[in-house]
Amino acid sequence: MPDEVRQDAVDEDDWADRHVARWRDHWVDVPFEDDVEAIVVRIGRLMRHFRATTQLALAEVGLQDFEYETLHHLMVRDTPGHASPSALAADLGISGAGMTGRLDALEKAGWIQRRASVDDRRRVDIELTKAGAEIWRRAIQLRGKAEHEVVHALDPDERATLAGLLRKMTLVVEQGS
Amino acid sequence: MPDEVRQDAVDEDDWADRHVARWRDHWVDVPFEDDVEAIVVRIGRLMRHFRATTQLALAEVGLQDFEYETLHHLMVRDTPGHASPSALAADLGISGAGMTGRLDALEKAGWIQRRASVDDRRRVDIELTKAGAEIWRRAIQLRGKAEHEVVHALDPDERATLAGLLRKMTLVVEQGS
DNA sequence: GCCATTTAATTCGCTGACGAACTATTCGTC
DNA sequence: GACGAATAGTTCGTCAGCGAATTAAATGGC
Repeated sequence: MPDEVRQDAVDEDDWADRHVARWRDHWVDVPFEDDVEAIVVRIGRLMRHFRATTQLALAEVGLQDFEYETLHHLMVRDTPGHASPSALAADLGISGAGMTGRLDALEKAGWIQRRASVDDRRRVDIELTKAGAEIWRRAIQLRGKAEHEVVHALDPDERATLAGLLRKMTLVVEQGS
Repeated sequence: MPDEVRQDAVDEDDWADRHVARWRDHWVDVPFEDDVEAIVVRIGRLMRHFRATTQLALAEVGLQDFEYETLHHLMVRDTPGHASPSALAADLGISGAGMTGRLDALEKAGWIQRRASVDDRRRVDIELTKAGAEIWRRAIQLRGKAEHEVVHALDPDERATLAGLLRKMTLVVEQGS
């Protein structure tokens, strides 16, 4: 087997492989499934990469991480561009206090607007402004590029397979509630 | 097709599927590859779940998230139980200042010890204590259970396939440096 | 119809992390 | 072998997020 042609065929080790090997050498006594560990570690590393590239993209359009994340969740829900603070906080997985802080920042920047509800005056409706929608759109396009680059390491068939396998796991996560 | 038997065969939609469908309905004008988006979103959701369950596990052994993460990286490197603050900070992807803060907390708790290097007196060696190793071991066992549960939604063949597909992507990430 | 309970959002004090400035030590070169 | 640049770690001021307490409004008994 010639050495220069193996490129794609063999696929050298990644960080996770080295991690698992290291672990097995040093920590034999800790119970440990290497295939599970390798998968979880890879997911973690990919996520870390996505976070990092997202942040680069955001810096380019002049948006902080938490601002983008909030705008994004606001757009992506079933009532795009509208939500109550508490519902949005639940989506984002942050506390109510944190939500108030984010909304303060976003409102000051002009990306969203708080609007008092008329029928229930405890409630507040968050509304994305035009400027907010615009900057979100620019951010998401940049972000998409980085994701495309990584995921297109796989061909369409492989992507479909991966998506299916991941779905099996997310379903477990979502049903175990 | 009887309704109770379809269980595994059909595999209902997960959050990512609904997300993609919603997106296509509402935001046709935003350029968008659904297979990429679904994969990235699922990875994000899995990661989120792992983080949440890890935190539950840590609460049980009485360790904070950042404490565990630091101990873990300290154990998992090629010199297990030993590192310099800056090397560890790089592994963890946090700042030097943040590292100092974490080490202060860990040292006060008795999980690690700072040890001044003799040959280069700028350097500090971080050393895991016995107590630190012990609590890390307990934490990692609990954490492993939650990961096992999710990943074992797949059979061994599927796990191998998944690991391979993920590796293709992590390699892109790691090489693009 | 009034009072206790629940619900929505905000304020407050604290904490972990960051970037920038700082201190101490070593390296490099002249 | 001395002085400027580089390197390791810490200190300092700031910020986002959290949990707990707070304010305000709606709901549910009786």
